[in-house]
Amino acid sequence: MPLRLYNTRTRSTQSFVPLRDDGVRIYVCGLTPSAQAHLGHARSFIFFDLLRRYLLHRGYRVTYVQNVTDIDDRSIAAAAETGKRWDEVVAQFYASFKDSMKKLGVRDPDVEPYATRYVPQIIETIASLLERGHAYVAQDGVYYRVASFPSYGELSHRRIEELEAGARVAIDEAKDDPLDFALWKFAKPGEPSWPSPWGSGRPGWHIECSAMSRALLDPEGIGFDIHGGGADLIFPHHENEVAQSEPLMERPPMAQFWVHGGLLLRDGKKMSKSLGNFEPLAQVLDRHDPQAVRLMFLQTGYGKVMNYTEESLLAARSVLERLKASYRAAASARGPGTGGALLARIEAALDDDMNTAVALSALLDAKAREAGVEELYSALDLLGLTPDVAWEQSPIAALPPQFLERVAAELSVGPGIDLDATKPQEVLERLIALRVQARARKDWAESDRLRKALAAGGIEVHDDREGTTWSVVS
RNA sequence: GGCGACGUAGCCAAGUGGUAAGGCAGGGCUCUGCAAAAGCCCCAUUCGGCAGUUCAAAUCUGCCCGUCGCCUCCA
Repeated sequence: MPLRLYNTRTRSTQSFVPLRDDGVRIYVCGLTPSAQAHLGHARSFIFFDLLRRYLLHRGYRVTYVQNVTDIDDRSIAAAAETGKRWDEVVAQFYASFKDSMKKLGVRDPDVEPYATRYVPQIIETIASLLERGHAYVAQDGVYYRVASFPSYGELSHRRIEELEAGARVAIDEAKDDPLDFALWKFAKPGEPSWPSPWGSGRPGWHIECSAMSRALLDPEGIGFDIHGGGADLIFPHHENEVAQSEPLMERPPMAQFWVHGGLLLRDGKKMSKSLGNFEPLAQVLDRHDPQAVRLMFLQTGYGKVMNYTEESLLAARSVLERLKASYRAAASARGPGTGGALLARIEAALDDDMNTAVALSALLDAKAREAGVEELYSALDLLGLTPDVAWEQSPIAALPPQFLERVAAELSVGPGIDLDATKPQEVLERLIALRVQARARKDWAESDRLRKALAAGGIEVHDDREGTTWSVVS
């Protein structure tokens, strides 16, 4: 069965077939690091990470490009506010963003091009547009002439006349038409700038994506497979990209599929940098398990508007615990497995326009654990919820820092263990063994003392019918 | 004003013509030295409202109500 994806441009779900034989090419509009990233960014990039994982899972080679808009009005403004250089501001916010992505299981893009490193390609693109009559030089910059591109509005399904009629398009004296947009902005005194044939300045917001996607994914000018981003980018950003790119192509369209992630609302209201009603992503990830955050997003269709509250975050944590319990059960059961039935269910769900909610329900099915650890692992990994040592609670690498010190502090008299000369994992195993013995002889005082000591070291002990297990307290 | 999305149990959410997935919360049972968890079971005669099409509708059509988004920086 083919993967079916919703295409914004056609407003329909279509079968995905790569344009070229040598793999799938994806361009996703990345971050403008002029402020802290928020959960809405996380939702979007988690989805495109998932799409990429699934294409790889299906055996495609995938080239995934995600740009970094490192120069724009806001990074200049942020620099002015903080007294730092604009590129320092960008570096700082981007590093924090990358750190959050890593925690969320979002893998690094294959290429992360910075706008300012592609200025020659950008200038070349603008020059071509000028040559072909799609652009003009004005007093304060170079502008794209929207009227020169007849299919303008096709992606976002807007008509030029309607846009013209909209009272909210700012009137700018320098432009020939209110709909025209900047390709190149001449620098005002003190602003960072790059030389160009028309005057020193900086790229307009949209042009970098046209120049960089062409340079990195489509040198032939026949388009690439998937262009992604948040739904708020459909207009004007992606519409403008199309207008810039397609007149210069051998064979439009720019992208076979335009895939957009639904926006995330916080307590019923849109989050955005300009509204400022968001909590920084890094802060959310300090309070909540990043895997629970990822899981929360998997419960809702990627393209839908989604509202989140503190409660939904907490509910996701419970779901994660269930998954872990299921995984543990599978790990200890060593059953024959179901021979791929679980993965097949998940693949079928993802084939249906990446229906993660249904995929997840397969994983939460009581029968899921019968699939066996290996298949369960693959399924979880496919969704980016890769089980780590803490899921299995056996291996040792997950022992909290200062485990030994804390246990030693609690256990003032060592019960036949040399805490100083022993590895943490050996101490742990030893203490667990001692406690099992204590329980066997119904020495509840000793048993509880050991439980308490282990708890101090960050280890929670569970006794059940099968015996004693432990887990790292997160 | 133009364009669009959504409205399914207390909450989140899948399903888009064939008779309501899944999760959270809640309730019951089993297990249990403690502590904690786990397992099993129950939990919408009904899908914002009203008409209509159909043998059959949460799913299609029309109208109405409500919430949100885009049209300006935005993932």
